[in-house]
Amino acid sequence: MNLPEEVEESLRQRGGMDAVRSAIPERQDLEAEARVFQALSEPIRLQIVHALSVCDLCPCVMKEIADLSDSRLSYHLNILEKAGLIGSIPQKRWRIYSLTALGRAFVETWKTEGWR
Amino acid sequence: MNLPEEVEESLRQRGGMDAVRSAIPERQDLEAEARVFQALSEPIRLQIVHALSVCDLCPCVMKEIADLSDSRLSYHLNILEKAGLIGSIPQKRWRIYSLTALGRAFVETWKTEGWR
DNA sequence: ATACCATTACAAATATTTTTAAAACGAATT
DNA sequence: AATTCGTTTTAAAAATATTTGTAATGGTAT
Repeated sequence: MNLPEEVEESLRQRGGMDAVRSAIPERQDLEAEARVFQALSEPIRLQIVHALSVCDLCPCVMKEIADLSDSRLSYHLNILEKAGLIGSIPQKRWRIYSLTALGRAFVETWKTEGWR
Repeated sequence: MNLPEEVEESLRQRGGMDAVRSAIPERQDLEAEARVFQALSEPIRLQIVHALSVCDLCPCVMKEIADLSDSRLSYHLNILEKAGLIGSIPQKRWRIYSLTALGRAFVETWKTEGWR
């Protein structure tokens, strides 16, 4: 392979292609990582996560706040739940959603790091 | 609105719906946040970011490592660049990609926090 | 000119999101 | 114990968006 000297140089210093290869996680781990980011890749779902960072909520409240149809909200809640960012328990007629430890970690991190 | 006592109670304690509303970032900020996560939502792009965390690289190296066609790689590089996670400069015949501060922050964070 | 490295264009293939309608389910009412 | 009401989920098709593959294009060095 043919590549610029600068790259060749620093690549060698850090252990070559093998070093790069071993810095890349396993396929399965990459997919798990991607799934979490995918869940956070929609403004609507970020709204939900931010809202839940204040207080556990039932869909009816989120619906009001985010101005969504029931089924649309439910669809997005489901995606967040499958990704392990939120959890829920039934409570009488309602269902109460809350952040998981993972979900909370995300909110904290981006609040403190201000990624952007 | 009608909601379970528990939620009503803790919601009131934290400042009610208004507190929730003000915890949700502006539309524009949500979109920017979402764009970053969206960029990280594909295993291929995570591979690229991980690779670049070792060393600045030209597409020809990444292509080799990730086993991608030129155009496919280019497509994904472009998405990462637009999201502000990577940057690039032309170098002779090549182009050299590197992580931005934002990109680096992500790699660091998930290496140390081990989100999953 | 030609070869090399990479990007762009555009249509096809996939995947995600939205909408609409129907169903599930617990609680209250008859 | 059936019916109805309120809350949420599910199903399925339609609308959108993303990703891929193929071919064409753009620069730069030889």
